[in-house]
Amino acid sequence: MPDVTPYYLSDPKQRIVMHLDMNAFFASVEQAANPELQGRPIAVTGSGNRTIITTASYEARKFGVKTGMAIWEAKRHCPQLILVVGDNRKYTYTSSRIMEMMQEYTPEVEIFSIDEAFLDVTHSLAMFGTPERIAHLLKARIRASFGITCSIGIAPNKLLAKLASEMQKPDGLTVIKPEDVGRVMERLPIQELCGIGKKMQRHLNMMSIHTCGELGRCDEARLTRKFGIIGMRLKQMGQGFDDSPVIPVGREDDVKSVGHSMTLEKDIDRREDILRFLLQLSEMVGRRARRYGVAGRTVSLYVRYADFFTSWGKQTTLRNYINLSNEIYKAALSILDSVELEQPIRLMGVSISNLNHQAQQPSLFEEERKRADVTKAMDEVNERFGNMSVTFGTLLPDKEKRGSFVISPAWRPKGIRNVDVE
DNA sequence: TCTGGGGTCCTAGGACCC
DNA sequence: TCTGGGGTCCTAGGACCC
Repeated sequence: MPDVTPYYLSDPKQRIVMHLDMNAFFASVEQAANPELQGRPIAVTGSGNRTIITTASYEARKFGVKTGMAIWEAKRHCPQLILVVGDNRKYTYTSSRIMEMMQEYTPEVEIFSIDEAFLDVTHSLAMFGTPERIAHLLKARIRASFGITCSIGIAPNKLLAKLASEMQKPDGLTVIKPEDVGRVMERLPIQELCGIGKKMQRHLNMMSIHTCGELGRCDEARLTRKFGIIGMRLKQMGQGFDDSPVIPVGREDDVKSVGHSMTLEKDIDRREDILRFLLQLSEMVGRRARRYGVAGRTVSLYVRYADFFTSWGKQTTLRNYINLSNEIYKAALSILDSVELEQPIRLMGVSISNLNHQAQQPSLFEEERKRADVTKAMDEVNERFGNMSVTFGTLLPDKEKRGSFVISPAWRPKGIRNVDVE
């Protein structure tokens, strides 16, 4: 009698994890919204003259256009490339709808980025049948509702599900069954695994480890000597083992830091300009922190010089938790003034960390309370009328020519990590 | 006309305390 | 006078992800 038990029911402890990756998400959304862009090489960029390619359509990828390329470089690969300045709200909206759709199949949906999610569908099979059926339903609904495709991987854990979703693009569906794991990993190049980047690949290659099979068989002590605590984890990854849970919406860890950085349209070296820029960044960070009721004790300043390659970051930790723009500015300025600037500034970033998530109560001291009230009123006006409609006087002249905003796939559709300005 | 912006985690070394 | 080891907090920097 042949064993007819489906792979996903053969072991009661077996999880069934799905990874869903929207194909060329930003570019696909733009193509779906504008028929003239369909079937053509397009790329979504930020605004401004120093922006980069955020997402290239598959038609553009054929020419070698890649995420992160400078515009001129992308144009060199593909002269007929159509550039589209990205519109966050469109992507955030679409992403949120899709994430909601996924939650109809399981409450265990982890939002990994604006265009990726993990689903633990182990307990959804009684209702929906097989994991493949859930995948087909999702793909069909996403295509019908938004005119875009996604690739889905199904596997016993997150590491393998993510790997599987990468295997067929665009519009793929790949299943890695538990009994196939060994065969799949044997010849798989280590750099295909999420978590092994360029440097780690180089280190492992120098140890004559090129495939996951080799990594999984490597002596654990050898890996631990070289890489410390993650040596153990590396071996497990090579074996395709991963017990990290799918962390559903609402049960994520608290955010650890909040920051903004911006490349300027033109390098600046006048102190007046630098301070105005610093205040702008502090205001952006402060406002986001206040909106989400967090305050931080550590303020960090990051500066990249005109030559692009030289940069530094410094931080300072205060006695109190702060989230007022002025206080963030003051701390950032004290860092700036502890440094002798060597070149004009290309990029600056401000962030707060060491966060306290119990929203800071307004101070009992009259003066501070008043300042907090003014801040709150400003925030409310800004919420209603858009970013920077009311702000510190010194910022006004710069309102029109701020740095180049680049939309980032790492943004979350909801919550504090959503950097949307409205 | 060069090359974005949002994060997380880990390590090393120093200061300081018991 | 000399010896020590553990712990925490902090800064700096690097690797990695989308």
